[in-house]
Amino acid sequence: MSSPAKKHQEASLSNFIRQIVEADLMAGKYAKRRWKGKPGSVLSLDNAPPDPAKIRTRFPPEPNGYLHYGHAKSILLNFGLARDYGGVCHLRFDDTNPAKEETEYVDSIRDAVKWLGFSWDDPGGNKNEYYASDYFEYLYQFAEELIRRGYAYVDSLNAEQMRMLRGTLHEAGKNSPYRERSVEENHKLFREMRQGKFADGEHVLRAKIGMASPNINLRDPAMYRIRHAAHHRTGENWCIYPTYDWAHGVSDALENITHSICTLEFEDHRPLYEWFNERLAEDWTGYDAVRRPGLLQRPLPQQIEFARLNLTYVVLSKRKLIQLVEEKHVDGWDDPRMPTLVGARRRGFTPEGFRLFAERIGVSKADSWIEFSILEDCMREHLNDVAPRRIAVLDPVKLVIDNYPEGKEEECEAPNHPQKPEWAKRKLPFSRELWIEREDFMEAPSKGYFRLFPGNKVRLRYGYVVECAGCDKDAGGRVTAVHCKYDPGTKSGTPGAETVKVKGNIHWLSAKHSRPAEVRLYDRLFRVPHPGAGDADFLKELNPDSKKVISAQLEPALEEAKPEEQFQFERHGYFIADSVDSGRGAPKFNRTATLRDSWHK
RNA sequence: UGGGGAGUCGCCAAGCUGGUUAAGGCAGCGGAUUUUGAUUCCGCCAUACGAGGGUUCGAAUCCUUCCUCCCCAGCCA
Repeated sequence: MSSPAKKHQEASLSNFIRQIVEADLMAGKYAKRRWKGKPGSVLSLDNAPPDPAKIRTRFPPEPNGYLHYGHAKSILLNFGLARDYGGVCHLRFDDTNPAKEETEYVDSIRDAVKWLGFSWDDPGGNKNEYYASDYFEYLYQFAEELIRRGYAYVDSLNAEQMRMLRGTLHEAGKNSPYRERSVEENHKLFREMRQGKFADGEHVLRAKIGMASPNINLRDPAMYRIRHAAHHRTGENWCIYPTYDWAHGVSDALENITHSICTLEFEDHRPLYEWFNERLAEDWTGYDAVRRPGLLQRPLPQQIEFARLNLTYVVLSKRKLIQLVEEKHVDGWDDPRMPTLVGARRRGFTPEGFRLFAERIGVSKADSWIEFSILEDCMREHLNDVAPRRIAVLDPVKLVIDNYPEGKEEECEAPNHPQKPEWAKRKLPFSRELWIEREDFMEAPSKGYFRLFPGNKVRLRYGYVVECAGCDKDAGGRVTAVHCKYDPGTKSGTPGAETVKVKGNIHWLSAKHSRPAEVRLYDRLFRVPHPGAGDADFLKELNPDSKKVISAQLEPALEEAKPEEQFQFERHGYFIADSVDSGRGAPKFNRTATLRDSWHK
């Protein structure tokens, strides 16, 4: 790699999170942490060896839906940081709400992370796949400890009453009448909550912080709510479930997470994140004068927030994605037009492309909108390098070579990649009647057009130079066939082939040898850069032409394409054999992206 | 109007412990190569860092006032 290129690559890698990590590493901030091979409180760490991971990050999805482009940014960030700094990234399912989570999503999330090229196994053999629900017992015990220390209480207000007392953005809240219950009573009620003695919503465990805090998240936030519901992993074992704020920081601490990276909307929660962990980590001397040690290992994990991904012409909000699927505006979660990772995969987007994308867009705290074309460009860049070239005629019209003998056939040779001669060539049959693109002929050419029009010469790519003689039309004036004469001395690869210079160069397929196949042409799902912005109904901004199903003509070699095999159809773009609908020997193709086109636009 | 954040080229984004001409990418514009109007390559592309004051020999970087945008009042995450 040349030095300027290398230099800019290094520079582009710099971001504020990497700076924090590097500073922490330099200072040896986390060097003394112990790790016994699995998550746990400080009590089980006494004889544990030092943590071999220099840093620990985590990707913490809630298993309540499919991952999308935005999650890809987070995955690349968290796993990338761990990879680059000698650390480990955990896959943690944030499953604290039994009503919304399902095992089906757990599997799909695992697949997506693997597909992007990451593993959560560490060199020491630990799997590092964790669940917030694994910590329910810890969380319960810790909550009892906070009650003991006077930091939590059971409130018996209902949700409505709690909201009334919470105050507003401008006014302080008021204390609940239950705020001063005794430690004993809190313990008793909390245990009874766990035992299932109460109905949903009857009580809630709250942190005792302060109803006058200017930060609303600190106004005695809920830690536990009663939910008589089956959990996808713990089944009926629990009827009280911890909230995100209570569970998340504790989970991070138990897992030795050093850098807990989340999105900007959690900035307001950071004081709470730190409050819980700090309370748990500090030593405490009770009324019995017995000094009890902190429960969490220091240094505590630090939460760092970055701006979530916004992409033009794309919606990423879960609510909107669900609506698109449920109201059948798309063909399911894995519709190639969906911004889900399963959709991306079916579309032909690649992990390498996403990696390029993540590098290119960077990480910062500025709310920004990335142009969708950047994502497409990244996919093109990777695909250009790895996709073999093939010929497909998407909108076929006949080209008849009037002076080519009827019944004659010969072979032409086409390279599988123009910049990679080592990929060799393949044979392309040639005959008198060919398919060419309808748009490669114009009876009355527009300015600058240099393809087929009467009197003009073009090269049939990898074949002969032909001169256009005219066309046949039906009663409606539609062109039914184009006629031409070929020059026998101009066959590609033969001596003298270059004597006739032409500007136009079009692809073609022998009509007798090609096969029709279904090809889906996908385009952006929305017609506007910011769907749903302002008062707009995002559904009214759907692009009616986001999917076109056509019957195209394909070259023979394409018949053997296996599901998920990717190609560049020359002069058109990148296509992938559909993983769901392709039959044996009968692939159907999805267009991943077009080629750049400096002529049409 | 409370609290928390953010504003550097059309889109991203370095730089922000003050120091010659403000990285880089994408887009755009020129040109070269090219049997993909693709790719590749070369060149151009912010006297300017939301605005105004101030400190300083010197500020995108420090201070100050103001403006704009985003987030927060779930027993969601």
